[in-house]
Amino acid sequence: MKEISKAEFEVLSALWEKYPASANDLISTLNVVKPWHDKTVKTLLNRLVKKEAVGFQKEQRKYLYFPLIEKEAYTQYESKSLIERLFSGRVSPLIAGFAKNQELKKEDISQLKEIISQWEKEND
Amino acid sequence: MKEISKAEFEVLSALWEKYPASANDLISTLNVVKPWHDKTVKTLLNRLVKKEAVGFQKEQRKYLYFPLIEKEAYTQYESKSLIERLFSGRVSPLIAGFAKNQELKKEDISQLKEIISQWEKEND
DNA sequence: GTTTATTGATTACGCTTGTAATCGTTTTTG
DNA sequence: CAAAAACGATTACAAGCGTAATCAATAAAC
Repeated sequence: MKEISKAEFEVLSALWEKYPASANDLISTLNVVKPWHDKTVKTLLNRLVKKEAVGFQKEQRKYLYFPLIEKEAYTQYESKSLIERLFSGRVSPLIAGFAKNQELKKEDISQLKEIISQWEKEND
Repeated sequence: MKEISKAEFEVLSALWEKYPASANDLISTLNVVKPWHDKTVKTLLNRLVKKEAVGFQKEQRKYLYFPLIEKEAYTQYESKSLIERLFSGRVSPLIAGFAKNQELKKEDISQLKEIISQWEKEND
């Protein structure tokens, strides 16, 4: 999987939210959060296509774009590589850092508990 | 905090491991894992200095380098921004992804439990 | 039907990054 | 001391990135 840049990632994210989508759909969607010129969005789309992260289908003269890589696969890949680089592959130091900075909400805690008990159910 | 590139990060990591360190110290240390030319390492050091991520002290003609940003601050910053981008700021989806891919070892689980019980001690 | 607007493709351009080579100076070595 | 080696500083250079503008072809509007 080729590297996706940050700007490209924004476009890809918008696509994950709703696809297929025309360039204009994406431009409007993104415009809510990103003050990007439409030409910019199109450039990013092209780059994503070149990287085979996004595909399209000709609909007359317009294109309808859709993601070629799944959100889950990508986020998993990215988070794994960050945890590899920063924490030698272990997740707990990351969580510990969040805890230390009071970034854990009780909702996070209950979800973590859920994940743990699920894990224990499967791995005993 | 200015952006640190991946290659720069390697150098900074080596510095965190042991500082102060001369350019040559770093070159040897890094050489174990990275097949970098010594000129490359020096360039990276210069860039880190320019970004104010690394400082140095003249020791006669040689420089002794030391980190100006702390490992913990940096890793915290990086992981927070990744979790912001990928998971809207919540940590549990990340952990859930790891769980799903069988990337959680029992050691991770016990450490997570520890973090949780610590959190609960402090936040009730 | 000719002008105008739209749309994707191509080109642009300054900045960063990876990966060094060269320059100028000082220290070492023979 | 003269030549070579070692340092940091400066320069290099192609690829990637952010951010568009221009081009060419087609569709819409008058």
